[in-house]
This record gives sequence, C-alpha cells and structure tokens, in this order.
Amino acid sequence: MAIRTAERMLGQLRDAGFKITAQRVAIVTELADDPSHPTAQELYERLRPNEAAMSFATVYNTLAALEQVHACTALALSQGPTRFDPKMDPHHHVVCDQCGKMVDLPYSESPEAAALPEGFALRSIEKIYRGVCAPCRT
Amino acid sequence: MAIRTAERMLGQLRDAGFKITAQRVAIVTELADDPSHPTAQELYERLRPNEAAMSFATVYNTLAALEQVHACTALALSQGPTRFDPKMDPHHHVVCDQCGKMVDLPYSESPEAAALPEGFALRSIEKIYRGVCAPCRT
DNA sequence: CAACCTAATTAGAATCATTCTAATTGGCAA
DNA sequence: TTGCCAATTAGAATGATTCTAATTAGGTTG
Ligand SMILES: [Mn+2]
Ligand SMILES: [Mn+2]
Ligand SMILES: [Zn+2]
Ligand SMILES: [Zn+2]
Repeated sequence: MAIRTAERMLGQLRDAGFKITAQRVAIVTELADDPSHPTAQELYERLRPNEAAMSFATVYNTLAALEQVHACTALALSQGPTRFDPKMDPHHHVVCDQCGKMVDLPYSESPEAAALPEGFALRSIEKIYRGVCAPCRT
Repeated sequence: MAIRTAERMLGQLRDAGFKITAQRVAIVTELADDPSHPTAQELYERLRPNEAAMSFATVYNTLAALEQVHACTALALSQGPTRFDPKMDPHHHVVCDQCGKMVDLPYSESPEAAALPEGFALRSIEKIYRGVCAPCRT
C-alpha cells in the first residue's frame, strides 16, 4: 500500500517530466502514506539518518514539485510551518490551535456528523472558499 | 460607526487592564471598520505617515492584545503573513490562492447559497474544525 | 555503454514574518 | 505630583522559506 501510493506519486512526477532521483524517491516514500501532515522539517529529520546527503532545500523543492503535479497539498491553516498532505481526495481537517497538529475528517455534507478525535475541545468551525480572485486571473 | 467600533475595542482593552496609549488608539482606529483583513505590515505602513514614531513591534503587540481580549482575530489561512479581522461575529472567508486576499462570507448553513465575489474562480471548499487537542489540554 | 545536456542537488546566504531584548518613556492610580 | 510598572522603541534574534551559484547525476542519444 505504501509502495503503491509512493509509486503512483513518482509516476505523476515522471509523467510531468520531472527526473526520478534518490532524494525524491526517499521523500515520496516517507510522505506517501503518512496521515500526520508532516512539516518539511519533520520529513528532513526523519530522512537525514538514512540518506547520506540530503539538503533541506531539496525537501522543499520536491514538495513543491509534488504539489505542481497534484500529488500532494501544502496546508497553511494556522501559524507555524506549512504541513504537507498526500491524501488528495477532498476532506476536512481538525486543527489544534496550540500545537498545530492536524487530523483528517471525512468530507460529508452533514454539519455535525463529524467524529472529532477523543478529547478534542472544539472552539469553532470555519469554512474556506479557495480559488483565484478576478484581478489575479489576468 | 468607525468611532463606535473603535471605542468598543478600546473599552475591551481597558476593561482587561491594558493601558490606552496613542499608538493603540491609532492602530485600533485604523483596524476597527476595515473589512480588508489587513496584515501587520499594511497597518504599519498606513499609520507611519501620521504617527510620528510607531514601532513595527508595537503593531504586533497591540494586535496580540486585541486578540487576547477578543476584539480581533488573527487569520492564518494560507501562505503569506497573518491577516487581522476586527469582525467578531462568526462568518466564513473567500481566500485567493494567488494574492492571499480575503473576503467575508455570511455564516449560513446552506452549502452553495454563498454569493462569491464577481469573477472569483472557486477551486475548493474546506471546513476546518479548530480547538485544542487532548495532549495539549494538560 | 560512453558522452552530453540539462535538470536536480548542495551549502550557505538572503529574504520574509515574527518575536525577543534591554533601555527608555509614559499611563494612570494613589 | 509622584512613582510604579506596563508599553514603546530600535535593533537583534529566531524561524520558515526561497534564492544562488557551483557541482552532480538522470536519462537520452549515438
Ligand atoms: Mn489531510
Ligand atoms: Mn472576516
Ligand atoms: Zn495540540
Ligand atoms: Zn488574488
């Protein structure tokens, strides 16, 4: 499963003309089935022990490439570093104000059917309509 | 109207024991009825010509104080600097991926009744459940 | 299986957003 | 009016991200 997801993501990179490098394989494999929405820093620290040389810039570059080919999403939903999400089907998020951790919630139209994590103290529900504004579409 | 909102916000600061300074009056007056969700930088640049001395740190400090007394909200919904919102009743936001600009949307339960700004190209609708997670509540 | 072209990687500097620091100023309660 | 202590200030420090310029290495071609 981890392998299948990683292979699919690498395929998306390849199909878009990106080269498959050892660093990209490592990063994609690390991210592929991780539901924790890791930061670039976290991925870097997990990979550093194994991969001999791995630049921090490469982590950012690879994540940007993955975003371009729609193999992952960058989530900036609160202060703190951007988090990266390999889950590409539409879904919602539970976000902790304190530590920034994020948990997936199924996409459903029923307002309060959502099963929040055990012990989570809900403060607000926010809807964000994302896209590109008229002036930016020139 | 602008005066009434500003006075209310200053009252909230005063009631919480914060001192009313010339800088705080200026910042609050600038933010009070601004629907544009300005950044700290934008507020600073608007105020600088008038206020003789106004430190950038003071803008951040004052915005943090306003947040503490629930007179404004800090919104970090995409990359780029945090935006500040003096509108404290629950509402949603339309966010441009490109420039980060934000527009208010009325809080309504009907999913697609929302009147998006003219020419806005909608890409996704996202729901965020905000609060504090169990480990963070110790 | 070379050789080449060019994209990708690298370390470190640069930039941007935000917070901290330590010295000075000034609200406001007594 | 005085004095305490919070607020302000400029600038340094920090954290996140992007840029730069030199080196390395995919992968295509001969
Ligand atoms: Mn997710
Ligand atoms: Mn708003
Ligand atoms: Zn938490
Ligand atoms: Zn825009």
